[in-house]
Amino acid sequence: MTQRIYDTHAQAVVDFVPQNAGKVGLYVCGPTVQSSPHIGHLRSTLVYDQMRRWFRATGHDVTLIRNVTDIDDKILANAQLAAEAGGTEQWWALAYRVEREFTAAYDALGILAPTYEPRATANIREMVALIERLIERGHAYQANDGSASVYFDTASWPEYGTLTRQKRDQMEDAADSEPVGKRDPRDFALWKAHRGSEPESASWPSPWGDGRPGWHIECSAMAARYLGDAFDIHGGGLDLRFPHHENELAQSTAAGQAFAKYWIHNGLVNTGGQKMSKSLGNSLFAADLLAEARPIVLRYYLGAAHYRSVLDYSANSLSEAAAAFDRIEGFLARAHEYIVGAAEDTLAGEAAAQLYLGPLGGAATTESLPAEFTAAMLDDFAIPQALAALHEAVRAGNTAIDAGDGDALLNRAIEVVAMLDVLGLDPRDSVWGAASGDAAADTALDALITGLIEQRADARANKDFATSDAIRDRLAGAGIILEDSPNGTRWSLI
RNA sequence: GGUGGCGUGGCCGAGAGGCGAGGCAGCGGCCUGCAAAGCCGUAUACACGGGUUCGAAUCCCGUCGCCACCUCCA
Repeated sequence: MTQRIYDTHAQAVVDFVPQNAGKVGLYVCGPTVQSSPHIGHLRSTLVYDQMRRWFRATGHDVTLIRNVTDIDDKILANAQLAAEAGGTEQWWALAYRVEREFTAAYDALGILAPTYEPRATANIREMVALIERLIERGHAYQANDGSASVYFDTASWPEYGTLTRQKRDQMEDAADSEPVGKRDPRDFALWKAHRGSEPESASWPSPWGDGRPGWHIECSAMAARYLGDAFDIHGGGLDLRFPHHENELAQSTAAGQAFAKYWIHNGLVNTGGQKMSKSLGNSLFAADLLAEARPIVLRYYLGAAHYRSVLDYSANSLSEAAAAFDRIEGFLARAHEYIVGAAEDTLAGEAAAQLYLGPLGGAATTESLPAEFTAAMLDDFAIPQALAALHEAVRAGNTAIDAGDGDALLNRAIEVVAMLDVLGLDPRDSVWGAASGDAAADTALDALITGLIEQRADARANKDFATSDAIRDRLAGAGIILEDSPNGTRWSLI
């Protein structure tokens, strides 16, 4: 069984063959840390986390590099705006503060830290070396206005435009592309000359004079530094295909590097059928979403659609995702109760329960996964079909509980736990934290509720249903749900 | 002007020539003292018009509508 992936360069689903068997080198464009993370950033990062976890489950050693672009026009502009409004935050402080917001949002969603997270400002030397090589090879030139700026010479690179299938002579000139020492408006900056209006701290020396890197060069330099001149997969949001990825590809290949073998682009997030943008005022920020739904539900929601499709967020998206996810959690709770209960009879059973019902912490392998799930994931990470396999296992597991078939239940529970592990969605995993985080309070609450459950059981035994229902209603009013089963009554918070 | 994509049931969301993925909501039933949860059952779905085919949501042609990118974007 080979992994299939959709390569946006080839525009086709192709066999994924890593350049080194058993290893995957994955470079993902991380954020430009100019303002707070929004739902689109979360989705994009989550998509590559899902792929990374799947590669791990299939026995690959994954090196995931996700950069932080911490020097850029927008960062300087935002810091300048803040300064004009009376703020004192330096551009580098702004970038770092925003970077920490991103990290916090990623952590909240259970996104694994990348293998390394290089910052653009720590790789200036590599960028300068790359630019020098491009000049040597005749694919870049210093601005003809005498400034320190250096541009990529698009006319010198016949392959320019192949990633997005655009012909250079049919590209629109940028509306704002006042050629500042450019030979052609389509040429793009590799190095931007320092301007007096910009802080000295945003300037680095170079053979052409002081300045700072252009937008695209950092990814070319960092990908090569950490993954090598040739690596497996380059990923990022669909909106980055052009110009960012087209320019990265041009720079790196014109410099003589093989660069990425496969290109992956994730779909964007719309709200109400519209593109999200600041000017429309419909941005969905990570912090707001995380306040509205449990992080694991947000992860389920953002990860449930196919990574290449547009995800359209609407007001009840999260509550629907919560309902779907509750079903999975409910099964885990019932399965755990049943297996632990049954395990009291046999030591082997107890061992099995311990072994299979705890969270796996990323250790799941394909051996524990249903064939449908594996087949779906191998087919270009078809998570919607994989989730169908998950729900089917939940359904079959519930049936086994109803039928009192412990063996069948255990088999299904093993599958469910493994699938949740691969998807990063096991609610019992420590990354999601305890329900309240206060063990003493939890114990006290459990003691109180257990007492009330016993009172209710006595009332029910005496057929005093007015009393039993009053107890249930009171608990419900406090956000506590009771569920009766043949083995007793279980409580849970809403 | 160029490039790419989308239109599937009340909603979300897969599929890409032949048994109607899955979830949410709804309806009927089982279970329950009643519930909840769970299980079982339940749908004249594929934008429109032609065409190809034994067979089309799927392929082809056309039409309509929507979206993205074309040097700020995840």
